[in-house]
Amino acid sequence: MKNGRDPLRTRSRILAAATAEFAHHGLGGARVDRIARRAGANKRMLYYYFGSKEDLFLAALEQAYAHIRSAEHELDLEHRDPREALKRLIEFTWNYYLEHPEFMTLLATENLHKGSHVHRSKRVQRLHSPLVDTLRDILRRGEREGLFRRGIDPVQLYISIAGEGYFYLSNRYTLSRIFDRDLMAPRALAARAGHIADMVLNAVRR
Amino acid sequence: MKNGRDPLRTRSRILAAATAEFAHHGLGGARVDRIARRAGANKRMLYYYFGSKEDLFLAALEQAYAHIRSAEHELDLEHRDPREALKRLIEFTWNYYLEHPEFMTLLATENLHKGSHVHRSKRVQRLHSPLVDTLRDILRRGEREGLFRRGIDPVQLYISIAGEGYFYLSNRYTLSRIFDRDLMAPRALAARAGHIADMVLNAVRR
Amino acid sequence: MKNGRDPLRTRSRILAAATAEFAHHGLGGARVDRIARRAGANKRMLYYYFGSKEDLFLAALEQAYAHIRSAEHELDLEHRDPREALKRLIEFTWNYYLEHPEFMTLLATENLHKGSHVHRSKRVQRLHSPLVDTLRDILRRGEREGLFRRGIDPVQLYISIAGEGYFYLSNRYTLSRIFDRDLMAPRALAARAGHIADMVLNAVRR
Amino acid sequence: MKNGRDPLRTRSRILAAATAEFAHHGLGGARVDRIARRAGANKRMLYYYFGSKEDLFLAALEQAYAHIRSAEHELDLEHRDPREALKRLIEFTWNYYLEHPEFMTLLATENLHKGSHVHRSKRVQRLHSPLVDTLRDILRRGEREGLFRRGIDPVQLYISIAGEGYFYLSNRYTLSRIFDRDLMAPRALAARAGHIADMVLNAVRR
DNA sequence: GATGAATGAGGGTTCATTCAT
DNA sequence: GATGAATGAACCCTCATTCAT
Repeated sequence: MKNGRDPLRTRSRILAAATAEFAHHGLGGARVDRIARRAGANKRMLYYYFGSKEDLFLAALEQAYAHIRSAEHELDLEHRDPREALKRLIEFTWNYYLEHPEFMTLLATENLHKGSHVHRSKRVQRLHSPLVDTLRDILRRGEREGLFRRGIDPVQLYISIAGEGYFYLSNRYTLSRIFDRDLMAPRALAARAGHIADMVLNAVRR
Repeated sequence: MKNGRDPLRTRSRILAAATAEFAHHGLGGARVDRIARRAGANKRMLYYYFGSKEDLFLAALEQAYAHIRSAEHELDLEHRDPREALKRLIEFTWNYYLEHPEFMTLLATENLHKGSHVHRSKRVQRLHSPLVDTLRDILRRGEREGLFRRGIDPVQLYISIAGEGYFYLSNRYTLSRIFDRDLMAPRALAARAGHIADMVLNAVRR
Repeated sequence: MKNGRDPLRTRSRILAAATAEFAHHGLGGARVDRIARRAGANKRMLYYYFGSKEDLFLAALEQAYAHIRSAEHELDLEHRDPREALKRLIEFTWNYYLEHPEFMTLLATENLHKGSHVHRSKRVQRLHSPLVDTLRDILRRGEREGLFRRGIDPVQLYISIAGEGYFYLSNRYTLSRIFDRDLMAPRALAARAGHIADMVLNAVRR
Repeated sequence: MKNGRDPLRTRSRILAAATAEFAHHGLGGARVDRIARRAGANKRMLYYYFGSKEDLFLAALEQAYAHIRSAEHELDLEHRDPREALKRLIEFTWNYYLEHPEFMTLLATENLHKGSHVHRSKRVQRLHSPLVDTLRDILRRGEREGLFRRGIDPVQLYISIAGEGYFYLSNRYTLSRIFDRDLMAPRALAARAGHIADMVLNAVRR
């Protein structure tokens, strides 16, 4: 019966294969042939479903965003005390990057291309994180309770939390070489996780 | 008289052109023809001086590292009081990324390629930052003076300082889209600079 | 309707064109563009079917071997008297070289490359001539009938028969120059054919 | 003092390097850079002394011919008895090919190029072998003494003697593969030498 | 929906050769 | 006589994409 005749599965297999390929090789380095082969599909199908290599890249990126947004959504930060909620977000963010390196690669690739794909995506914009609202709320509650400093911008803070992990993980190859340390050793990873939590929680305290 | 007969200048023009091209297009997207044209040189010269496109990329990367290392060296942090020294480093790092976006792009590209070029570079290893020693000294002095918390790893701190700026700037295209803000507006840049200083200085205080 | 949509014919046209090109220009001198043009095919197809220029060369070589082996097979030497069989083989070999100069050129080219292509070909090995068995049988029967000398190695004899023609024909350009004779004149060719038969048949007689 | 300033030695070093390079890689595969490097000379010198790569090839070929002709000359076949003289020539020819594989390669290369270089060489023609005369004399003496058959053409015989060794040695890579024998093993070489002598001497006997 | 065959525009790289000193 | 730097024309190969079935 072969692979065919299940359009949805074919489409989704192509998308998964594309995500892996783009994550490993970037946009320019990705090979359409390889994606098709990995997906067990014909190359033509890729164009049938997605139009072009670039559109396929956008689809992969959109799916990646949707995935992290949905995971964040399940964190349920609204009903926890401010410090606990912040800590939870910090840990989640670190772990997400750690477990989804392909997400970082897609981001890096897209930004190397000056965001030209997300630029024309309406979906990415719609996914716009309600997390900022949640974070704003956490900060406000923390301020009120006298735990946090005043005047912290939730967007800036979110970028800081992400940046602490992203830079370490996405640039691990050059950093490992420069600092002559294996940044991915279990002990090193635990140390970084601890450092990030220390940094952010100390930084916001009053 | 044409371009020729000044080997050092020819070589350096090629390297400059390559840096620009790699920064704008990544490794895969860079075009050897374009580099040669921009350098006002013959395509063959590129191979004469650098051997291959990849070796040329490595040369550009090495030069970029040498440049930031040398700029850091001139900061003269050793003779300043701990808080002042730290602040100076934070500002320098932010400004360096801001003024040398090509450095970030080269880094991102190299890491997309799993550090395969720095991996075989002895020069990059030799450039290994004495900054870490300086930072360690700053932290120690701050501890002794009762200004800073104990137990902060200088490498982790350096990565934090860098990461705060790097993530914001290198991922500005996707972040601008997601948060629907122009992250490169002068006011936004100033705000980020302030935020980073606040974060780091607050994070290390006792 | 263009050329397309007959994969077998396309493949075989490419192989024929490649054989001609390699025969005329050697491996290094052969031009992929020219092969494609002669085959009335797109250059890309050559890689689609054969992988690389070198693999294409090997395919051409294998086909050439298959062809001579199959022609030898049809000689039906087993049921003839020893002298007649030997004479027939001598004539066949000379005529084959004469009529298939491309075979000699392919051989010379391959040996100039130290046999690196046949080295990795399993097919060539499988084609291993059953002719040697036939020749051994002819020699044995000739011995028994008191016609031939004892102790002649069929492989050595086969190489002698081939060498007598090959050297004359494959080196005809330099030989013609050195001896100041047109070695390809009909009369010269006939003389050589006669000489070879005389040589070999006299050499084996008792 | 470097290499320079001894024109004759420079020229001769280039020629030696070229012979080795052409012998190993053929005309198309030979690299001008490699020849210059091997000769310890500047690439420009090669053009200064020889004009072009092709002219250099011709010079190498001419030198190779001059060398074998001069070696043949020293055989002193004129004053030996016919059988002995013939045997001596057979052995010499085999050994010369065996010890000067580069000569065979140059020949093969030149013939692959349809003799276009010797074609315009006056020197090669002048080197025209007096060996043919010697061989004619040997045959005549052998006939008179009742040892040899009548009507053997010395040129044809010379080509036979050469061909018996040349085909075996120059095509040793493909032959080894086809017959699944190591044709260059000492024992195999000795066997071939014996076979050739047997063949030729038996072939000419009355 | 799905397939294998076909396309043409470059991609990086190499080459023999020549120029300026 | 000798050198390193420079040239431009190709060369092999690859790629995203589309056609015919």
